[in-house]
Amino acid sequence: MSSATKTLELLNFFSTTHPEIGLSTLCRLVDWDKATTHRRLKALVQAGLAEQNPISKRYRLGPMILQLAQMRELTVPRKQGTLEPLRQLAEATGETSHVSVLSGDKLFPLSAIESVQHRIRVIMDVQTFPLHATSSGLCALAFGPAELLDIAKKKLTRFTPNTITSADALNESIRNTRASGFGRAAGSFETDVYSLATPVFDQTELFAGTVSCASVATRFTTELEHTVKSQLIKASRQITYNWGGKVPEHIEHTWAQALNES
Amino acid sequence: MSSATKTLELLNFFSTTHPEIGLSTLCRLVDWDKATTHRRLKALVQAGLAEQNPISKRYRLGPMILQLAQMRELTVPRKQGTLEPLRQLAEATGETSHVSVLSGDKLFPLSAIESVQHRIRVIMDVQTFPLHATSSGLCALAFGPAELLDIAKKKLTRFTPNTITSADALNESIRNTRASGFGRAAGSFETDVYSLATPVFDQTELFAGTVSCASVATRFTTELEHTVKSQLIKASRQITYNWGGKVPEHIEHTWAQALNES
DNA sequence: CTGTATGGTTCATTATTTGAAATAGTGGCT
DNA sequence: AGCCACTATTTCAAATAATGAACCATACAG
Repeated sequence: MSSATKTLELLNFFSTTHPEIGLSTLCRLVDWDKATTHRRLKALVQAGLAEQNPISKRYRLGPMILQLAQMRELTVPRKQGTLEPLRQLAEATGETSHVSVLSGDKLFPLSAIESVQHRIRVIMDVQTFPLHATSSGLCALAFGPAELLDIAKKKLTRFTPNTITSADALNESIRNTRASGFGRAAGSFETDVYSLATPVFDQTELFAGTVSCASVATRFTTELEHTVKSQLIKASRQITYNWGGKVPEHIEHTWAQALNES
Repeated sequence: MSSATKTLELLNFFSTTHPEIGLSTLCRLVDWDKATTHRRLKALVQAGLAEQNPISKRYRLGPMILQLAQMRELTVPRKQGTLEPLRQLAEATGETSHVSVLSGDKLFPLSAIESVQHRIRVIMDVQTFPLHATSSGLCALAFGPAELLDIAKKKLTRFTPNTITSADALNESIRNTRASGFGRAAGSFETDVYSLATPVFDQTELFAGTVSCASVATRFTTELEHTVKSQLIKASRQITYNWGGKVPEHIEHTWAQALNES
């Protein structure tokens, strides 16, 4: 593991519960030597990815991050194109909805909308979506690059009693996802949280991310499921369009079948 | 210079003119060995700060940047509190307006609004504001931490015939800035661009950034100057308030004097 | 089929990073 | 004042990572 990679790990410790972190605290959190941690923090500060509160002497995320974010959206527009479809999805279903993007072998949350407050925000409680335990993850495994499956099988972490932890069960889930065009997770990441997801594509015509909709077990009737599915398809098409892509024919086909059956 | 610092330099090469950069091209741009560049890119990709277009094989900024940006605004709210004051400033003056934040020894652009299109955007043409050549920079030197001055004096880069390049002239400019409460640059960064800036403070009661307003020489009458000054003061107070701070008494005092004189 | 691009990997050599210890300064608390 | 916890910085031998020339594979044009 490169020294740069280790340095960048520091960024993940800053959160709403820990907006500013002092040197000693950070040392304990990452379990590095004081001198090492300080040297690495200095590197982040120099790059503007972190900064030091001049009063409290504690560290926090830096302003360069905003520059880079602006540039990312300018050069690889993603977020903007999800907002309206996501709003419509949440409105029509009344449930919490997410969009995630695939980068390398990780599924990053991009934008989310809470059913209650109807305000777009990014979920912070998960760094990336586990591929084997979420509906979005199953979509990525089913429609994304083949090498994802090997990576996912290497760490089948158990989150709940319902989490898939065997390679066979995972294969079966992926088969179902491919057959129906929907990723499905029933309490496999968080207990009592049911979710459905559909794939999203970009201008390369390849799998680029997912849109998903989550509900709780008690609300999740067959009626709601039907609504969610048809709305997910709509959102998937819209976001794919906004990202300059086109939903592949065979997926449109499986969706049409899935909706007719139910 | 640490290996992490060098790795993070790569991020600055991505821009609207170079949204995606291939390995060979990047090697030429940074003048590193191909293997070295590739390893460093891998580190960025692993952290999610960069990603690889699966088709073109070229690299671009990654989605983790958006996560971090969201977290930065959640934990260190800055941008949000500038938008409305900035809009009012641009409206009242009809000129291009900026807000910058100080982080370490650098002045980062945070938000900007064009006089013409009246849409908030972040300026990309400068990485950071040169301290000796911009009105915002002079504000930082006059009202910010003392050690900035030593750093600024070490690189008095000339941008135009009007750029301050001697330590004495810089001291004089800083004296003027302190006396009036306004940073002033007359074509010292870009020819024919006149700008004024005022300091902004945060909850630590320390200098946190600047708000500035730029015009062209031909439009820059004493009348406009008076409007800009009074509007800058207003914007300064508002943004300072939104950042949880308070404008120090002595600065309010110098502003009052400066406005009476003119 | 050869020349020249591209992206990516290998491995012995070289240079950097690491971390424990020591030192100093700071701010809060009793 | 003294004490404590914290940040910050330096030292230097040992551990570790970075380096880059050479190499492989692929794609494409003449």
